[in-house]
Amino acid sequence: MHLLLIEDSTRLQASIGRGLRKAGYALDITGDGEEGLWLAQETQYDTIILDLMLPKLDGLSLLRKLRAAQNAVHVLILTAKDTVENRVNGLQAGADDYLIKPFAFEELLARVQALCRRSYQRKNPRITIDDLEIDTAGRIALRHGQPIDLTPREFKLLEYLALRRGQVVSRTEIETHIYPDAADLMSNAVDSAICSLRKKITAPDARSPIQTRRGMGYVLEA
Amino acid sequence: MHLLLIEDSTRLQASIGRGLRKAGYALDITGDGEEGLWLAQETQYDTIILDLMLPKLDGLSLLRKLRAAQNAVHVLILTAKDTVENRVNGLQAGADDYLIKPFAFEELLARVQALCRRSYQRKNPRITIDDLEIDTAGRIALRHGQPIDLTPREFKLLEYLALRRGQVVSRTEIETHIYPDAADLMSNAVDSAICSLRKKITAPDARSPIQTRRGMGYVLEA
DNA sequence: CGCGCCGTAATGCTGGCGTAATCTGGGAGA
DNA sequence: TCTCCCAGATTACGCCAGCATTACGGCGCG
Repeated sequence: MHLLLIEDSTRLQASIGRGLRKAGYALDITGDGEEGLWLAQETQYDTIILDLMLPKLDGLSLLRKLRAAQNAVHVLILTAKDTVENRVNGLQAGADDYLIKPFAFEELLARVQALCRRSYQRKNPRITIDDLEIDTAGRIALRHGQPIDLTPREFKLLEYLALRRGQVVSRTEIETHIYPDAADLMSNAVDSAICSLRKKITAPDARSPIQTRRGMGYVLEA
Repeated sequence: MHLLLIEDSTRLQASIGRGLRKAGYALDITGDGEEGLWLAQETQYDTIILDLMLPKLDGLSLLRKLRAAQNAVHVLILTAKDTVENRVNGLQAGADDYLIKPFAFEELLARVQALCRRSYQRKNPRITIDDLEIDTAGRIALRHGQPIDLTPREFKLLEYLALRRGQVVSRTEIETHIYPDAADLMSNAVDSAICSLRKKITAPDARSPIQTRRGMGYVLEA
């Protein structure tokens, strides 16, 4: 866990710094808003602890610049000015949390821990196979980052094959997973779907990533 | 945005409820911890506002059960007990934010907004897409800096699509996030809303930034 | 009381998809 | 090695679900 503390009071720098390092965090410290912004943009921190009263560049402006640059790092604001407007401003500028001076170090620690935990919570359910990406949440497939226009059924089929990539998937399995009603299909709907899917996901002059296992089913290459 | 308020004081229920609904949130309310837990597990809320003092099941236990069940919904705790231990306990039980009674409604609103943005990993309250700007804090949309006259529902819809831009959003998801009562809509209200929103945000002779994914839902271009 | 937001209904159209018919190729047996 | 046969590939087609759009009416708010 890599933290950045932007705080101009040397006393707070010392006490917070000691506590956080003792708690096992890697910590960078600066007392200067401009340097803080620069560090924040250069390094991928897990959480930034930001005092609002700073020389050169104040905390709120720093935060706004950071957010304007699409930086989504977690920011915990420290401030002595405990007014509603200030808190509302801070949160609307894109802060994740807010702590009012004076505070107990334990509370700072608890909040920092909560923010850091959050960093690693969300992972995107994305499957990559060669030049093919499948975003199961966004329900979209990409080749070389370019979206492929798949119909709902084609996407469902691709998703299912991708989830079982490297395994042979039988027609029956595909049927039951892709077609809601258990009624058997009277035709080669699966073949047909495979065919159209192949055409869409196969690069020109390339072997299709969907291979046929005669008499068994299909495999999506791992 | 779909919120849940778990609060036993009917006065607070009324005032918070009115404010949040006015701010454009779809809101469910319960005064009972057990029912709250049930609702929280049944529905996918964006944020839950949780009072700690509750009949049947207290807030901290509710929160712990929720987290034990791997539910990562954002939770904002309300409490009258302002001690460091309490705050630390709340955060360690898995709360995302903390508000001490009495509080100004604006502050609650700002925190709820921040948490909802966070649900979609957007720290910046302003979202820009081509010539379109969406100010989620100011609840206004602009094209080329010119304000677009959107009705509350249209804005809610646009905001939700913008928070999930690049992803396919299904009708059902839109329904539950935009329409307060979980009752299914008997008609094409969503289509209708999309249609009117499209007309307003699409520049003349331009392709609409809201694309249809037949059988899946809608996407706002990234 | 009037205005405007919004849910509902009706209608026409488009594109997805299942079906069927036809083509292709590979494997096994002689 | 040749040939037959069948599994799978591909193409064509028609039906209808799902969507866009417009119009209307109810209801809430000022």
